[in-house]
Amino acid sequence: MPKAQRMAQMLTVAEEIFAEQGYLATSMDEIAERVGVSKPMLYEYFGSKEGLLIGCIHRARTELREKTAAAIAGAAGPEEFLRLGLLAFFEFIDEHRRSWALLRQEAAVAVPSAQEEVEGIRQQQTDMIGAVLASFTPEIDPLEAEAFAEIVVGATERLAVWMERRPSVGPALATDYVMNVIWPGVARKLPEPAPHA
Amino acid sequence: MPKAQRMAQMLTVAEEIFAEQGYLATSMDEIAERVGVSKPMLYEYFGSKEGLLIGCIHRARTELREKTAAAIAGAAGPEEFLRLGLLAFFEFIDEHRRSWALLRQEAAVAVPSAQEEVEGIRQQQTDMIGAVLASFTPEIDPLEAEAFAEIVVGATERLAVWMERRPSVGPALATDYVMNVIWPGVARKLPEPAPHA
DNA sequence: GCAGTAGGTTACTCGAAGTAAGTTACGAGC
DNA sequence: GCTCGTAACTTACTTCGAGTAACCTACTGC
Repeated sequence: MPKAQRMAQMLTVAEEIFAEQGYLATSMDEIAERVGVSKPMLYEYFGSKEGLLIGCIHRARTELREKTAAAIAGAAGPEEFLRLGLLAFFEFIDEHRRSWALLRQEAAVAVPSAQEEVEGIRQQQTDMIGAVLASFTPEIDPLEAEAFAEIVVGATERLAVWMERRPSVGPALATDYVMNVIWPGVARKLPEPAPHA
Repeated sequence: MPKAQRMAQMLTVAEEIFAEQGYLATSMDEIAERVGVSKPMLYEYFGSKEGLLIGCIHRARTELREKTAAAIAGAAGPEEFLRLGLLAFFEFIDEHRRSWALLRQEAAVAVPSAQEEVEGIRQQQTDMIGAVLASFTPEIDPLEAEAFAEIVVGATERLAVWMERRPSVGPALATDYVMNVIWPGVARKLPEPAPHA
């Protein structure tokens, strides 16, 4: 099997087993066996167990970025922008419970580079939110804009975990909840009182 | 040395080394050596490496609960309650950067029981917030109250991480930022328009 | 002064990460 | 239609750290 294809397969299997049993409880031999290949192949392609984990996170991160970018492309104002971004995020989580569990639970593992990779995902999001906020309210204190972006990301992430425990809550409702809490605080900062829906 | 005292010392040392190097990169031999005792003593008192980690988290959790309870004891209304609770949390983080790093980064490790212990801390907080919200706005949708509590906890946690990267931001300012974003959204749910400061 | 126990140690086992060295499959060039 | 090179793969190790069995020691109450 060609390298690229084999790597993708390894990531898929690893993601599944990591999510199932946890990073620590999973052995490379087990992953290798389920892939149908021997352990040194994993090391050939990913260097280490940690490298394999990072590969999983990285793939999810890329996918999330692409979906979010597509979703917000046509947003007209800050409210719609925020709403569409949040919705894209919650939908991604909803479709990828496995990878999401991996990101939140396993990846925060002591492994420093995996930590960085996860922080990279958050950075993607805070940057995006910070940028849109700054572009719509140019006179805002940059530090406060940054804090705001962090708050939104934290709130969203936490609500995503909560959503998993609450089957009746889907992406749309989760988005509403976050917007309900957060939007009034932002609207006050906008130049004109924002004629929101 | 008596058992209780030795255990406390072990927790202190373990917390420090875990926070420094990460859970995975730390060996029990190393902790034992730095405590000045042999490895089986750690197993005698904590059962496993995971047990030691859980001990660290549990101690921090207890301390946080006590400090928060003391801080909010005299709160007059929902706004003051929230503000004092947030402030107590950020002050705790500020004083315990080490344990906080441990909680956020290491404890989320694949180890399921450590995961539960950390979730317990969040549960403490969401319960508290949910309870106060329900008591002040009895007619609120319970699901929405729950979502709100999760949002506040997520936002707060994330902002605490951010605060560590931003030395100029202290507990007071962090509290302000969170309140600025969150309070307007809550105030709308209250029976009367809340004459906030 | 002896018994029981709290607090401690040395010296192992065992499992899993990581590696060295070698093997097979297979397309390109003659 | 053979052979050279390389991509894909394996077997058989080493090493390191979690966890344990078995043994030691000093103090306290009687």
